Order: sequence, then C-alpha cells, then structure tokens
Amino acid sequence: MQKQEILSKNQKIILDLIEKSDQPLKAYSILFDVKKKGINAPLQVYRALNKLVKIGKIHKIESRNAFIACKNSKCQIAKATVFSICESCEDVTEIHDHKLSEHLRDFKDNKGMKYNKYNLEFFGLCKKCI
Amino acid sequence: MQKQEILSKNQKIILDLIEKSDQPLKAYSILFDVKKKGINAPLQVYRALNKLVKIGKIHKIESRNAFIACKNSKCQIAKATVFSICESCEDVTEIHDHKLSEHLRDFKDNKGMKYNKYNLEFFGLCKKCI
DNA sequence: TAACGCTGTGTAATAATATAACATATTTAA
DNA sequence: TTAAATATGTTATATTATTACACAGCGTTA
Ligand SMILES: [Zn+2]
Ligand SMILES: [Zn+2]
Ligand SMILES: [Zn+2]
Ligand SMILES: [Zn+2]
Repeated sequence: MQKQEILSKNQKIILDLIEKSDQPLKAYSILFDVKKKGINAPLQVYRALNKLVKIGKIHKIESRNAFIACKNSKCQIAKATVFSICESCEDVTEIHDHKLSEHLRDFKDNKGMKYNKYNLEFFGLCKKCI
Repeated sequence: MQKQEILSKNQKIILDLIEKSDQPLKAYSILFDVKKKGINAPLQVYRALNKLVKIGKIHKIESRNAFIACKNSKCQIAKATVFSICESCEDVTEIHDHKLSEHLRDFKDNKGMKYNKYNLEFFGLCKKCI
C-alpha cells in the first residue's frame, strides 16, 4: 500500500488542473490558469510541482519541461518512468511495460553504480502523424 | 561508414571545448569560456550546440540542460542515448550496453507508434558517493 | 554571369524556465 | 508547549533558450 499523502491547498489546485489535462502542461501555462484561484507567482507553482513530482502524482517530461499526471494509481512512484513522445503533434503517453521495466530495474553498468531512479523517453511519430 | 561532417569555425571551437571536458557543460558556461575566441552571444553557442547534437558529436543531458561529448566514435548517432547520472557529485557517464540497446531498439508499445529515437537517464549514486 | 538555395555568422532584444531570499503561517511530533 | 517540518506569499533575480533582422560564403544551375 502507498502512503496517502495529504495535499495542501495549492498542491490540490495544481494537481487538479494537471489531472484534467491528458497532455503535459508547462509551468507558466499552469500559472496562467491558476491565477483565478489566487496563485500569483511562479514559485508557488514550482513548489507545488516539485512536491507532486516527489510523491509521484505527476511526472516531469524532461525533454519538454512539462508536467503530466501519473495515471497509474498503483505504482505512484517517481522512480521509474517511460514515455513515448510524438515529435509532430507532441502527444505524450506514459508507458507501463512489464518486461521493459524488469529489464531497466535489473540493469547494472560496469562501474558499480547504484541506481534508484530512471527516466526513459521514446521519440517518434504517433499513428495519427505517420 | 559515417558521413564526415565538416564543421564551421564556431562549431569547431565549441566541440573542442566540450571534448576537453569529460563532464557535461552548460550553454552559458560554454559562452563564458569561448568569449576569448570571439563568440559573444548565446545564440552563437546554441546554434553550434544544436548542430553538434544533430550530427551526434555531442548529446544533451535533458535533466541537467547540459551537453557532453559522445565518446563513441563508431556510432555517432544522436538517436539512442543512455546515461548514468550521480545525484550527489553530478558525474555523468554515457552507457553503451549491447543487450540494453537491443531491448530498447526492439521495444514496441501497444499503440503502433514508430520510434526513431530514445533517451534514457539512470540516476543514483556513483561508487565514490555511496 | 546571375539567380537561387542552403548554411553559417553577428547582433540586439526578448521569451521561457526556474530559483534565491525573506517574512510569516500552519501542522506535526517530541 | 516548544521545536521542527512543511507550506504560504511576495519581490527580485538567475538561468536557459529563441525571435527577428541583416548579411556573407558556397555550390548548383539556368
Ligand atoms: Zn506514472
Ligand atoms: Zn502525433
Ligand atoms: Zn554517444
Ligand atoms: Zn558521485
């Protein structure tokens, strides 16, 4: 079982917005949208985003500087993420592939490094854009 | 065989600098270093960086907004990159693992997406930092 | 030769992304 | 009930990256 995190006011507002979008949102577009709810400054947004990433409610798409909700209620980890990104329409999908996860979890380099996290981004063209 | 790209003056200066560092460099730190060579503006740096990424001479570490030289003279592709990143000392190493590459190359999602590129970043603690 | 496309350069201005620093409030735990 | 941890609000600033414009050099080709 996962620890049930209790979210603060700002965290709830921002998570709510991100969950309503099925595509990644950028910090300043979030800021624009939550101004009507009384969140006025970038830092308020970034603080909430950082927390939400930390507890696995959202993920950051590093190559896009954007944030997407995690749909996988079971895992709730920010530690092992895989995304596919369409370079034409910018559609992003989180991938949960058991075999791939196993492979990545078990990966060992030859330098004795201890991993606790990874992020994998696939780029290409989605079915609509081919 | 790879096409031998002929680099321009600015591209050479900046590749040279990045190749001399075994760790990723940030764009504005590069800018600072190449001012003595007559490169004065961010855009001159970013233009060279973009080209060097495109031809596979360097890679961008997305989670760090930094650029590292590709040591793998044989591949010279910007299309399949794997890095390990120490979250304590920020040491970055490019990983070339045949089995992992195969696995990633062959990965198919269930949405019919056609991939032409991926980037994988492992995070953890290196031997020195454990 | 002249016209064109392509790539690169130089410069100024600005956009987009993210954090530092400070003061205060609220919740949690010893 | 005091202390620690977490969250808030605000201002200012740092960092990362692009737009827009003018022009130079090179190879193709009409
Ligand atoms: Zn997820
Ligand atoms: Zn698409
Ligand atoms: Zn490489
Ligand atoms: Zn380290």
